[in-house]
Amino acid sequence: MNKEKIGITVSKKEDFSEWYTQIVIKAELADYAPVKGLIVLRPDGYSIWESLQRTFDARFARRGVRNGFLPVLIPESLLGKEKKHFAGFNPEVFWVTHSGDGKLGDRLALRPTSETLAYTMYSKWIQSWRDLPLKINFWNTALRAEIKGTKPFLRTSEFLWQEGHTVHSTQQEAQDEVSEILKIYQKVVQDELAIPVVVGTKSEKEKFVGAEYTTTMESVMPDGKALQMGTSHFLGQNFSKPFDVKFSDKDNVEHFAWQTSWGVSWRLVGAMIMVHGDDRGLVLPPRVAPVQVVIIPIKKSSDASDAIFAKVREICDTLESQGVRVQTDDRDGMSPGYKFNEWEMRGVPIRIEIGSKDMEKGSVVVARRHDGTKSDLGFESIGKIPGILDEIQKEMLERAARQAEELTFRVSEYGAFKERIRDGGLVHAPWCGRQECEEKVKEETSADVRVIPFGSEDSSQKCVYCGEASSHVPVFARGY
RNA sequence: GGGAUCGUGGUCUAGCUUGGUAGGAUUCUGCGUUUGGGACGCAGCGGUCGCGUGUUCAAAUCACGCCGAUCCCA
Repeated sequence: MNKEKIGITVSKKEDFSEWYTQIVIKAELADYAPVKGLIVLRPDGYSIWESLQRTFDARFARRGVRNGFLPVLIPESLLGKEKKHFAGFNPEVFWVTHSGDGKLGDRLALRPTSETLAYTMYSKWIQSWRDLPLKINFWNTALRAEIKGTKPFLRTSEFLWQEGHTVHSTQQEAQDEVSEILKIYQKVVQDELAIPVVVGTKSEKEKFVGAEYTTTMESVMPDGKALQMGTSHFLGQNFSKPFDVKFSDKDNVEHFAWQTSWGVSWRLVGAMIMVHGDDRGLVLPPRVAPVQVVIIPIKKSSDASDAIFAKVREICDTLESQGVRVQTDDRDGMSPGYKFNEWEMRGVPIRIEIGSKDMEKGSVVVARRHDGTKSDLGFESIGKIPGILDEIQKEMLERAARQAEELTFRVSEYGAFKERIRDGGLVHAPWCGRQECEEKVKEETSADVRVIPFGSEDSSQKCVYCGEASSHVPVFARGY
């Protein structure tokens, strides 16, 4: 048996891109669809997304956000109402031009994002300050034509996401919303996916088209590239004016409303795969793992295997009663080794092995996916499993934070900067704040200003490109 | 945007140069033996050779177009 043929055939270190694709396909998270740029989510992949959905929904709800649903088609006339916004998205918009054989009068866009549609509706629904704040979140997909090579979860022409759209009577309240949502994003990504992020604002060049400013969270992937993990935009009145989102205030004067929009996508799933996976396959953080514990009975024909199965049943019941997502693998005709490898490929955080040796000792073998360790756990201590899952979750975040730290650098001199960017990683470097320098850097190194971290104002240094006084120390990196 | 490579049962692949019976491994199904890190025997199932057009008596093989994937350069 050639084990290389069955599992992941390349190492994460040697060929990161191929490694990533193999994990996605072989761990059965997703598969390529018959149309370029599109993928199909399989149950394990969708389950992770559902888990994130549940967590986000609970947190959004605490801020008074409710869910709604918007259609997928947007008439061109609406999409074009905010000029900059339209210009920004136009190159990647899919257009519906026909129904049957008949040509449509107005082209319809498959939504690249829903601001224009949502705010058309909002202007109908909002009249008074009493209607505000209005906070609706939409779980849907967005479509943006991706010409480049498809990467499941990272570069696809249709992606699952949520887009929140809120309307406020004051600028301050809207800005608070923007920052509170970003905090939720950061918390969920760290707590659920065990991925550390850098939060801050986008540069003028990189901000959402149509926004006053964009706040963002960025993470560094093990190949040294940065990945945008989520954004929260302050739209000011840029949309409320063209879309006529107005309200009468307490003094009966009509005002344009202040708006926000924010979103995270299934890119988060891609980040999770990249950050935690290893050469054996996927490594899932327990909190989002579809199966948290797999029990593998190891029987011998000579054994009293009835006793083993009774024990397995008992352990299973105990774990289920504690809310652990547990599955027993009692498939016949497969060696334990085969099963071990298969469940490791799928990333299940804990494997419990139980055979005749364990029955004699009165314990089970607990194998932890994230660090590969095995230890015995007495039958009477099965109740500790939820605690172990928490521990694993915590260790995964710590390890990811160490990884990120190793890929984070500070430089101030351009020669060193170019070298550093070439080798990959997040590079903190002083910047004068001028778009001209940002563009030059992009041109010469292909690195973007990924995020200007909160609190990174610094006028004491010199711009890494032009040498004039710095305004901030942003994070530069090549990105996905 | 420019260039290159590739597409053969579910998966990996041989065959293509020189046109003529699609071959292997693995997976899968059944039966039996097995089971502590990718077990074994026997018997089976599974392929319009990515799609289309053309050349030909004959196309997986040659030509052209399209679709899809991968890599490199801008």
